[in-house]
Amino acid sequence: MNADALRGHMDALLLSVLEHEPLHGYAIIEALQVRSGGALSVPTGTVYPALRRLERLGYLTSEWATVGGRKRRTYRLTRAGHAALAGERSAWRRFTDAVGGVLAPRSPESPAR
Amino acid sequence: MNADALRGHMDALLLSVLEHEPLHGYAIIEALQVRSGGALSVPTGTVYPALRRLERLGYLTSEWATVGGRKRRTYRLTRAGHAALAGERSAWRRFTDAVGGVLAPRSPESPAR
DNA sequence: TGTCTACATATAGAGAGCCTACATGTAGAC
DNA sequence: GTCTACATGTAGGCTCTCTATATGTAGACA
Repeated sequence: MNADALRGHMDALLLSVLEHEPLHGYAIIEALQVRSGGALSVPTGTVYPALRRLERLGYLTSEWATVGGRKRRTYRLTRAGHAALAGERSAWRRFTDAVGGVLAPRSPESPAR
Repeated sequence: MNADALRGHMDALLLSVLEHEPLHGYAIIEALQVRSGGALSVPTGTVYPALRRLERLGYLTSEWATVGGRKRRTYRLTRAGHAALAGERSAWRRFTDAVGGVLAPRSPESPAR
């Protein structure tokens, strides 16, 4: 997966895995990998700053917990985060429709119609 | 359309509109707009440098023409450009599958399966 | 005891590409 | 004479993602 391709879609991805359950960063990375069928391996240097940005925007809240002697920062969607996710989903549809419409192969003799 | 979303997909877009016919920059911008159903308005400051980059990569060749007193630089796909387009198309499918798989809404009680 | 792997978070710095804004010029309509 | 459409191009900035690195705990294994 080309790194640049994810640009601008990371927010949607993060918001989406947090939709129904709060998770900490490390678990988010694993969830992303599982849900994408192994296609998405997002590095920690991408996820942690992105989560903080999303929190700064008011889409997430976080709190520390200690589990098995290890500290975790667990993130949870805010009401604004749920709204943002809905927006991201419809933006994703518009985006794929637009790009897909251009990329779709067409025969030379029947242009667009 | 959020600007960042296009990041990394511009090459595919440009290659695709040039697949069956050579076009000049201005016409490419119009074609992108038409084919995307009006969703894509790519500014000249994005397209012209991108076309040059693609030419530098060997995916396009260009030649100047004068039509109606106006100068145009017309771009055409090379053999390598056709191959690159095929690669971009399959990358696009993998990308949408991966992100789509994560974004797809799921009910809280039936996770992934 | 020491080492390795998995778990867990974080930051600095670099790189790339897309955008805004601006510059330049022709042709045709009004 | 002015305005819009046509047409190309560059400089500079911005933002996000990545690589690399740092730090530390827990548990397995030898």
